[in-house]
Amino acid sequence: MNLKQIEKISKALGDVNRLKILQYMQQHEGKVECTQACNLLTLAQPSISHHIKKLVEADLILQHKVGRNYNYTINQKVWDRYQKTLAKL
Amino acid sequence: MNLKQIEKISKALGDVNRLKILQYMQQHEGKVECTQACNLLTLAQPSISHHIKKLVEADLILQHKVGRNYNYTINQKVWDRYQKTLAKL
DNA sequence: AAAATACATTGAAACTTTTAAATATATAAA
DNA sequence: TTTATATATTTAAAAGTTTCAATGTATTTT
Repeated sequence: MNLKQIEKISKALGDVNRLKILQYMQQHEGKVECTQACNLLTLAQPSISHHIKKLVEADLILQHKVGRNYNYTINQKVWDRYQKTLAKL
Repeated sequence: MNLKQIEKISKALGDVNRLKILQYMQQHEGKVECTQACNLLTLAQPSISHHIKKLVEADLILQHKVGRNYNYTINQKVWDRYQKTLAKL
């Protein structure tokens, strides 16, 4: 993983709201739905959508459409690689 | 380590210039001087100073004055705790 | 004591991020 | 097929970040 990827992921982690979403996911089998995140964070729905998008763009979480819902799951491979790359920085 | 601290450190890591400074430090016994960083990054001196300050404020590096120079060293304790906290997020 | 060196701080312009209101789209339920 | 639900996108304002020129300060050298 190169420095530009590390930068992008670190930026995605640089917001408490996004950290809370990730934390919620880790406590719920790596999954979350947007509505759950809306309850978790006192933010308007478009803001949640924006934060989730940042996590998706950083490749930290993956998006799956299920009916009219979206499910998001942690991209464990990228998450692990990020941590390993940091450890060896 | 709480989410606010994780946020602050992640933000500090969310910039390629600061990552390069840290990388340089890791490759040089955890140390760097400002002038070395100036050669490493094609940025003006006040910009380097700004980036180093962000790393100091995140408690990722420590500042020691030695004569008219400053030496910066990685705060290994915080660096390790950050990584451990992320792993258990 | 004057000049040089190493770094910090201030101030301002350019750019990016965060937030939410308004709107759009896709799917499910009635 | 109309209505409700779940989420995304657009737009715009407010706040934060990055960069550098100019300047300041402390220390060392001459």
